[in-house]
Amino acid sequence: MGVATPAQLVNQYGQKMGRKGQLTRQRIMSIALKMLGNSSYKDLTVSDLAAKAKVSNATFYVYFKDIEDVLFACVEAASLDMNAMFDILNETWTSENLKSQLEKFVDSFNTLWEKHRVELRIRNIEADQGNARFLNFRQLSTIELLNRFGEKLAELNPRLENPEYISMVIYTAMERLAALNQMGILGSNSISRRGLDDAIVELLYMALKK
Amino acid sequence: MGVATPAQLVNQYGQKMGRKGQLTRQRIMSIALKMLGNSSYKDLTVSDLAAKAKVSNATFYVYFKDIEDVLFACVEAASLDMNAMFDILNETWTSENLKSQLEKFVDSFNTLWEKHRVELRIRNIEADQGNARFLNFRQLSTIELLNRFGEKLAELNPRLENPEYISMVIYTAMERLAALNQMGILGSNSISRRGLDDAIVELLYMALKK
Amino acid sequence: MGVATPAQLVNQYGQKMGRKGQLTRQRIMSIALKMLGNSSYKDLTVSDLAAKAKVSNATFYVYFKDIEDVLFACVEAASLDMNAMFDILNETWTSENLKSQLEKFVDSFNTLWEKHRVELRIRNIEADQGNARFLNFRQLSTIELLNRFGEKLAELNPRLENPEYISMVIYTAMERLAALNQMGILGSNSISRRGLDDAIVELLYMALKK
Amino acid sequence: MGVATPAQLVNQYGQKMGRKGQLTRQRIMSIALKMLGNSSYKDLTVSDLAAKAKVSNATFYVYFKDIEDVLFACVEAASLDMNAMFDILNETWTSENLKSQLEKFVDSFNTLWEKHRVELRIRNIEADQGNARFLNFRQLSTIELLNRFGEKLAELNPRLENPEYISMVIYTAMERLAALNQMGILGSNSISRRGLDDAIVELLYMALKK
DNA sequence: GATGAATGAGAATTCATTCAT
DNA sequence: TATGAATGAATTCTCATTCAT
Repeated sequence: MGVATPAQLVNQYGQKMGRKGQLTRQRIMSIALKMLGNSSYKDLTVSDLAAKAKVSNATFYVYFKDIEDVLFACVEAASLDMNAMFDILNETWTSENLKSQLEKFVDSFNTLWEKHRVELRIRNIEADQGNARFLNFRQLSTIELLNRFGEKLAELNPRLENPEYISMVIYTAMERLAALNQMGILGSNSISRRGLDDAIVELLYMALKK
Repeated sequence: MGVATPAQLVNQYGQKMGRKGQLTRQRIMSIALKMLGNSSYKDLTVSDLAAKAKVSNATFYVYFKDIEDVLFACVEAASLDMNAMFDILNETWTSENLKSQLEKFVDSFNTLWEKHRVELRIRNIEADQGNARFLNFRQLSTIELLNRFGEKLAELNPRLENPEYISMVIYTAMERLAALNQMGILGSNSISRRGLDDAIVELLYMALKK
Repeated sequence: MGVATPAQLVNQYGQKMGRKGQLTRQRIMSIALKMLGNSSYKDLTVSDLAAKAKVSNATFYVYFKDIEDVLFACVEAASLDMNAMFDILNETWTSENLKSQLEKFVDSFNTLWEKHRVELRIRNIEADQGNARFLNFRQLSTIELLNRFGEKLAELNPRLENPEYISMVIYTAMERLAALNQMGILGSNSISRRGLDDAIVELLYMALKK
Repeated sequence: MGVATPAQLVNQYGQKMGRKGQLTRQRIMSIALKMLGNSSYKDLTVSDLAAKAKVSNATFYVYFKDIEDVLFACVEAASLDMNAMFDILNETWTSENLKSQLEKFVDSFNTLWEKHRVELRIRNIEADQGNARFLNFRQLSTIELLNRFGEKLAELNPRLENPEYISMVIYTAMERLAALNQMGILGSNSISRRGLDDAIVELLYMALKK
């Protein structure tokens, strides 16, 4: 379920990594995320990152092949967390708690996106630009959840004609709105996040209620 | 209505452009689009573009300030076409033709995106990364259409609680799916474009029917 | 006859080279040769060469792909001169002037090697290490002369059993001794250049005289 | 006679080497030779060699000062074998067995070169580029053999005017042809190794026969 | 209107080498 | 005996950009 982060045991030169090495690798990753939180993605250079992580350029290359490599490692790590969404879908949904479960689903999704906004933005930008590694990874990390979501819709309203497509449309909207939200775009014109979430819940509710 | 492309009459040196100059400028723009169709966005450099457009680097700077400048010019030009969406919203929608109008709306949107896939992808990537010029331009080119769409929904079902939010959710899904579609992502796992469009129409139909 | 240097008309970016550009290219080449005259081959770096030629690193890359590229250009240019050897072979050799013609042949060869010692050393080092471009070029520039030399031997002594092999053995010795001579190796132990040349002439004379 | 390889008993830190240490040192040397057999000489780096020899970079420095140091060790080891040439010269050469002895001499030389092609190529490349250590070593390992060969020629044909020069010319050709042969250069244009060896024997025979 | 020529600046990348363990 | 970890110091290479013609 979801995609696991492989334990990284050797560095770029094939050496086994000890405790110290793993810490350094980790430090580089978190500094990278911090840097991407502020400035644009294009500005992230190896020199800059290495400097901010207090290691030499050469050390960077001990642990990563290039900038993309760090980013992918971050994205991989973040993806683990997304598995929490499955738990909600596996709970019991009844016509009584339908609305609140839908709200919970939407809220949890938003929360997770907020937590990993940087990684998920990177993942999408790269995948959208055709980067195969990220594209493939996104595919893998999304498809299971999407399937499970579609099943849930079918189960809740058996008369729904094409639940798997409805699930994808809604999921797409949720993700895109989460992404836009982070960029401070939504807040601009009197559009509230709350209202959008309600609209999603509403659309689903209309589709599922009997 | 929409955003107009200002007729570019002077080059970077403030000189009035004659026929030949405008052709050169135009050629650079179309080569840029062609190049972006294939490879990733990051690979587009001034030197590369100039070479492919068969002009010297120096000539590039006669017509554009930098790469972003060409891209923006392309995006601006593409945006004019999107105005066609208004025409459909301005037609008369009745309960009789509701479904077919919805289908028409979704189809037209997809067609326009297909036509300007490169420009719109660029616009979104840049805006998503926080580029103010593109962000602002996207805002401007989207908001009017979004408002008009929201009004239409309110008009069709006056009991709809938050039509402007519904319109945004649906619009967001439409756009994102159009973008993903271009990347050949959707076709992969037995998910058909047709099915997604139907799902969008279905969601709207459920929300609007009395 | 021999291998011609193609007139280099465009730079690495495909631009036509004007007078000034060609001079710059030429300057880089001659500085490279000067530098190789002194220090070892491995020490020649782009930065170093560019600095000594009073151009920026970037300018180097306008005219050459890399260090090997300059070297090859130098080798190509030098090779033209070697064609003078043909003239001597095309003269009339008789039993009367045989010895003096042999001496002239050997002397001329040495003189040309002395003149282009740097380029020819580079050519051989690269070819010997398996560099295809130089290997191929050496093949091309040697084979014709070798053939002509073999013919001459056959013509002078028709009873000679394998003139083409004799010519190659002698040519090989001549070249190698020329190369060693430049390195100041021969002079060391009471071995004189003169003596070696005489020995070559002597060997040929013994093989050719009736 | 020849140059002996000093038994290397201590490592770079002056510590006496035990069995395990000697094996490691040996392994690094043989991997180095293997690597040089394939790719070009310039590509051999400490990191690469250490990785391929399955030791850490640091371990490399336990046994060698730098890459040149390994190479020299290899060259030294190979050189011992070359002493076999003396044995042939010390046999009795008569006018009856002259031709077959000459053939044996040439053949043995080729065989030895083939066996140590990598080391001898390295030795010559380094020496040719002016590396004093290798230059000096080559001088030492060659001069004795060269002298002995010259004496033999003088002994066989006392009227030969400059036997020591003839010996050097022939030796030079032999070595160079052996080197070229290894590079697969000779085989290319219908030139057979056999023919060249015959030519060398022939030249010597013509010079020695009464 | 167009372009040869040149370059400053900086980013990526690689290597040999050291040292504490 | 062996090696994780780290790095200083080059070096290559590329790009946007300018300017005189």
